[in-house]
Amino acid sequence: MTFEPKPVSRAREQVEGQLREAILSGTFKSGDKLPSEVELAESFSVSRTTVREALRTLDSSGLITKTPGVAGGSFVRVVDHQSLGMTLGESIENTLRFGNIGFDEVIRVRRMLEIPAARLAAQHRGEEELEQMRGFVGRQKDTTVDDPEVPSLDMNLHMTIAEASGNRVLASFVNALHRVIRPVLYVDISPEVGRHTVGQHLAIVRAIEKREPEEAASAMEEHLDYLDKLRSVREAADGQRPA
Amino acid sequence: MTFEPKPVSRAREQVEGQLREAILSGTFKSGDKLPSEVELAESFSVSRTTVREALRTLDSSGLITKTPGVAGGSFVRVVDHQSLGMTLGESIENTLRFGNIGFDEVIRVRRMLEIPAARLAAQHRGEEELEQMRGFVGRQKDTTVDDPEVPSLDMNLHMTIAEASGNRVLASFVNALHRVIRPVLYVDISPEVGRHTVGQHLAIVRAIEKREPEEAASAMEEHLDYLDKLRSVREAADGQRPA
DNA sequence: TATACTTAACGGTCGGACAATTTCGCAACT
DNA sequence: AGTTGCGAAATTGTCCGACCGTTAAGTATA
Repeated sequence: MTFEPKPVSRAREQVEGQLREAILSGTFKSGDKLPSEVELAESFSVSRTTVREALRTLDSSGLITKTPGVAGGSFVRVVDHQSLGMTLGESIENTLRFGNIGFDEVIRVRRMLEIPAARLAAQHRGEEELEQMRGFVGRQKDTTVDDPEVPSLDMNLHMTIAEASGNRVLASFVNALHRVIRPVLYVDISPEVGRHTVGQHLAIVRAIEKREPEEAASAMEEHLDYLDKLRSVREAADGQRPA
Repeated sequence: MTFEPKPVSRAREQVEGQLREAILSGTFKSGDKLPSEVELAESFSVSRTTVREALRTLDSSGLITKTPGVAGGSFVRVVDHQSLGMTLGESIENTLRFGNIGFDEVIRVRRMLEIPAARLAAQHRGEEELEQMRGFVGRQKDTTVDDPEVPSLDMNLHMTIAEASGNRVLASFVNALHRVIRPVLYVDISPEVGRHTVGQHLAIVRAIEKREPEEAASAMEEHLDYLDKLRSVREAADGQRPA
């Protein structure tokens, strides 16, 4: 029998653990206000400093938010799939910037998720989401390629499609991936590329509108193929003429 | 021109931001030791309390680790795809436990990732990874269904396959999903289910061994189909006889 | 009515102190 | 020589008490 190691428990960790458990188990519900720092310090019989460190961790983990002022305090954050996407995106971004992961690996996973997402969107889409997609494509058609809005329009469209799939984990993942894709992909696009992109977006949305899953999937695949080709061409060019 | 809002910057955030940037930009490399809290406090001209809060956030974000003692301090953590999977898993687990996301949504995303992962593994696998897979399946064959090692053996096999895909983002995602799948899926499995599972695992590994991508993918699909069916049957039973 | 001022509650920051933990060197003992 | 025990030093962990900054709400004032 290998003797259990003894991970000693610092006070901060215990407070943090109990609060985290209380939040996750529903003792404190979404939007609820936790007791003030002094109250928590008293009930745990620790100093306010320790409580603050625990709360800081929970805040950083996205479980609570803290606001100053008389009506302020620590509030249980609504943990929906949107915020999940944000958190995931940050982590991925860190790992990417650390240089341990290549951008191409992100791209490949993107294909695995967004193509099924388009398929599912064609099956589960609601009228409201379809309306949003039409709006994004329409506005994209009216903007020029140097419009600063272009990246977020494109991302919004892809995000809406993922949302329309009805699978929120999928939507979160796509969201997270786009968070790291966006700054890289949209630099120096020509008007011709812009037209192509809009056309492909249009094809995807139309297929989703008609509720044709396979058509939507292949339209999305074609779109991603095009983007990948663009990227590899540009990377080759960057290789020849480095900064 | 809409006037820029004014998100005031607390001292803690500035310290945190500067340190985060310094770490991500490579000023402090993996494993490096950051200056001690007092030194940081002096160079930033803030109190040690503020520095500590910033460090706590970085620690919680997984960028650094802190150890007490004379040789202790804050060290830049190695951010590989393994730790990425851990971090992602935690976030997903939070969202799941919060009740905003259904387990079935996780399962569906799992299919989108693990089936391509098997396909890629058949193409990119190395001998070492293959050996690991054989080891896991072999040990699984020898254990009884009530062996506490069963869940981790299964998870290890799936993880190794994902790793062998050569795509570390993919591996991280699969890792994260398994972190939430494991506690749910492996309860009360019959000996017959155990045999079925081992057989399917064997089929997957054999296809990967032969470098047959499509065979590996369909074997994985069949395996996941089987698990899904099991789960739906059990859920129906639980519905009839609730706890 | 609308504006300016005061108040109160709460988190944010500060400074200093002490405790806990870990490493290292040195001495003592076997 | 090797082990054990002890003390010093460095660093994080915790505590305390005070004050600052922010905010909401109430109150007085024009």
